[in-house]
Amino acid sequence: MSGAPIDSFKALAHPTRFAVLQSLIGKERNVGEIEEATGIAQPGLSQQLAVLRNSRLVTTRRDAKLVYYSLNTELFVDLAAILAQFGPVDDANIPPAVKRRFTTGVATFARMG
Amino acid sequence: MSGAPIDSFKALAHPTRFAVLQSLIGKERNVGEIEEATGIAQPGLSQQLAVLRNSRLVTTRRDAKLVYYSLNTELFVDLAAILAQFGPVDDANIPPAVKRRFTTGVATFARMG
DNA sequence: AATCAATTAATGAAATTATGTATATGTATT
DNA sequence: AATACATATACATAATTTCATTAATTGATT
Repeated sequence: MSGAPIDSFKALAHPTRFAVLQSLIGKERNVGEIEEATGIAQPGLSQQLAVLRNSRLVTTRRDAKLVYYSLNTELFVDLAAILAQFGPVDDANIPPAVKRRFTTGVATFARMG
Repeated sequence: MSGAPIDSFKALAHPTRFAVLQSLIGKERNVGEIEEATGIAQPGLSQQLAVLRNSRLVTTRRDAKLVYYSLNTELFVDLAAILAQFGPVDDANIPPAVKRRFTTGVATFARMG
């Protein structure tokens, strides 16, 4: 057993996958573009993309032959909310979107032992 | 090579280490207390604590025979700031403390390709 | 010196990851 | 329907990491 958010953290805590995610900030890219941006050979890249897909850090969209990847920005907000729980209690540090998540219960799991 | 924040993410993306971190939210604990809270045998726990120390997610303080662990809350703010970069561009999602980090440059590395 | 809390070292088994090659799938083109 | 292209999956194997134990070590206290 491992827990969904732990899997997400594990998925992003990886040099090449992190580089892939960085290449997707602000723009979607197809696999070929990611391959070019990161220099990882196709089958290996496809594996790493599968890890990112399974952890739901990215979403895909197909346009004809090409598959476009983009960040699941919602999930990143959730993950940031979880990490914020380990930060200072100082209310100024709790972001609006994160605060929303607290009351919505998304990050609640991390408060339970 | 791996990068400091990636190492931090990797360190926390681990079921027992994450449990240790959770047990430290809001209060410091000595090793014996953590051992009791998590049920991990002592030498193994000490190893996991070493990982957390090396990634600077926790700090320690010695009081006589006991070593007390607490969260490095500052670092968690930084990590949250890094993840926020992968979130929606919507300004409402960017927390004050995180915004401060942006202008301070702490999270800048993640913007570079 | 004896004891206690914690860390480090050392070991071997088990699991994960990386890499390369080959194959399969889905779509488009002819 | 055959071919080509982009991407995904399957496999095999080598390399690395992780895990759990046991043992030894350090630092502080009595």
